[in-house]
Amino acid sequence: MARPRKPLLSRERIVETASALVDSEGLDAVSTRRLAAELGVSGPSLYNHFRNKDEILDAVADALSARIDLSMFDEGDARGWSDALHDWAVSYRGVLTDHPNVVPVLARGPGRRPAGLRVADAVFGAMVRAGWPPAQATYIGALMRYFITGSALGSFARGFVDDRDAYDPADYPHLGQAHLLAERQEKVDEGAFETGLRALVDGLALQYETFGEKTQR
Amino acid sequence: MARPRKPLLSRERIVETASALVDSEGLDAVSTRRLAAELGVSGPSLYNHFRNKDEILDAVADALSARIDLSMFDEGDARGWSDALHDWAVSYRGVLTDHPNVVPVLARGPGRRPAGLRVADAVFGAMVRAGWPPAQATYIGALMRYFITGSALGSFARGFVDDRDAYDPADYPHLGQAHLLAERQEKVDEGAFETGLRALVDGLALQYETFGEKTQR
DNA sequence: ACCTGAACACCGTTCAAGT
DNA sequence: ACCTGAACACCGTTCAAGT
Repeated sequence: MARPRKPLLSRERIVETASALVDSEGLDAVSTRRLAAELGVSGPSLYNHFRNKDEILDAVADALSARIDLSMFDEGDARGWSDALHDWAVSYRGVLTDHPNVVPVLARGPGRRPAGLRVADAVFGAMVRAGWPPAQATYIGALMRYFITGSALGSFARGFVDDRDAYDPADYPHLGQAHLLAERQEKVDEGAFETGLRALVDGLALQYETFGEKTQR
Repeated sequence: MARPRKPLLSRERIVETASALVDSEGLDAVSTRRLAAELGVSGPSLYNHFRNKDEILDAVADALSARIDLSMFDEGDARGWSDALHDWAVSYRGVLTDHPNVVPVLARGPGRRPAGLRVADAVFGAMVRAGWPPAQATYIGALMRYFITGSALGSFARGFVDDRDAYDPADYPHLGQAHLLAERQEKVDEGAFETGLRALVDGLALQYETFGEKTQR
């Protein structure tokens, strides 16, 4: 076949197919050969469009980042900084839990991914505008990301085995119900996320007040 | 050589060597052949001691979990639940940041790893004893793990590229200093962790009070 | 029981060759 | 410019063979 008159591939088509493959079969299923086969093409062809496999996965992750709602950080938005932070976190987590297999890639950080950088930029900018000192605003961006990606990555509930015998009461006196975690997974992870998010935002609000007092003296 | 009179390998020796290899060269460096070579043995030998590579990595992760301080959850300990939670988180994070390459394995959850289960058991037990309802105690164990593994996994600062030109002010108006994040990595990640941890614990304390009021009525 | 080499079915990536 | 097959240096895992 050699070179066709119309290109068979495009970065978009590769990213779309890779995304679908990660979602349906997991990160490990995305090999260059498998992905190429899915695209009706041979393995090395991908290297005409991406420098390497990591760049493909980065593009998949960035497409996800682009879907995180940032409108709550707009200047015109009436929400206070803490409500904005809360709503952003919910949107962020929603995107991740819809595509849990991509989370390990996203957890590597924004790197040079444009959408990832836009997210960091929006949060940092909004916190500074709300009166947080730059160092604290940086911390807030970081710690929110810790919590959100942590919650999407390590589904707490799925981390436990669905096997009563795995939890000998002599060894783990308080884990008698742990085998039920697996089936209640969604509920547990959602409850833990909401509880943690509220605690985080409330706790930050406390620090914000103290900091406000300090600067007034 | 075939079978030696004295076994060349043991689970302990394999786990120790694997741990050292992950720490020094990263998770990707641990292939069965490479690890076997490091042990002076051929690749398939490992399968006499572990069912597969994942079990080796699980053992490496569990050795780490075993080093997390849990003494603050002892019945005799005078700390309140929130101080205990705080101190445990600090110890947990310390173990992880000493061995950042293992974090992705640990983030998979306790599974059947004994030390991982002991950690979950201790936290849950202590929170219930402090008066938290079981459902909330489960949430607390989960959300703390989200935050701690999230912070160890995705070093926020290292996630940014150390290159001024990566942050065009037209695209990212607030990221003018982002290229400095890489060199300040430790400080930023530590500050974010401490800020977030305090917020989390303070926020939980607020919820604890409200819940206490409710049950008194 | 515990090690070996050979083998199977894979990887990511490079590169010369084709149009 | 964009695709191909062949090749290189790897993988994880199985298995018969050896003591």
